[in-house]
Amino acid sequence: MFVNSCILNDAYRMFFGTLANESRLIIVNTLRKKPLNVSEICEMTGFEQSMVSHNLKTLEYHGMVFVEKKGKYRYYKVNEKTIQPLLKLIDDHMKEYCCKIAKGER
Amino acid sequence: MFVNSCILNDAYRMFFGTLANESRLIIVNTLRKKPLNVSEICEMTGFEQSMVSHNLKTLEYHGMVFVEKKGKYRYYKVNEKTIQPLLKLIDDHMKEYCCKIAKGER
DNA sequence: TATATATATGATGTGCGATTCATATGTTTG
DNA sequence: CAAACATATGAATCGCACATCATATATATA
Repeated sequence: MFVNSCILNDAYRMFFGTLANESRLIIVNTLRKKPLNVSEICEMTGFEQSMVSHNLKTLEYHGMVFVEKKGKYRYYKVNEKTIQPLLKLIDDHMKEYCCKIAKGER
Repeated sequence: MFVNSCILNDAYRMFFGTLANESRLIIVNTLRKKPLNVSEICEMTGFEQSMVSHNLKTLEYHGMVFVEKKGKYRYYKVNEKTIQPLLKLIDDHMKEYCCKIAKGER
């Protein structure tokens, strides 16, 4: 029981940790609009290719994005079922409790 | 516009970063049951007092917990409005996409 | 099959956040 | 007002996650 809750906490920690990164947040937000392959993500974000691949791997491992092979391209899309509504919820939280942060104040 | 989205991404990063920590997750989960003062949190978690205070400060800054002074005690409670349903959403995500992580597999 | 293109993977140095220790501040009670 | 209790804060060390660079793998096309 205690062991299980530790493992569970760790899963949560990793889940949040996955989104606690500016690059990955930008990538996810880019993918929210439509599925893109790696090169397209690089173009749109200005990020380097290997960095994007590393981060996509993390996102995929945590079920936040899915990948689909098309020829030599790999198209990534965001998990519509859970991540999209989750981000929506956090939008609301932000507006109400983190406005000073969202505005860049400290 | 681009500046704003950067700041917004940063707010999101900090939000997730706040929960991407085992100690804080344990503290939040402890508080989900009922409001507690710092000493009580220390007792229940086995954590050191200063560590708990540091982490509570972070949690409070991000609107995840609220504090109420009662004499020499400070009672902390979790944000029922946003954090509670958010954790519920993530429960669902975990069950479906992170079962291997939740089970401790790699 | 050789070359180009697309993507993934491995190794490494580094900055940042977390814990810990020490101490300060605030509050109550004798 | 002094002593005890409750909590906050500052400083410092340390581990880990991230970006980067170099390279490997996979696929397409000439």
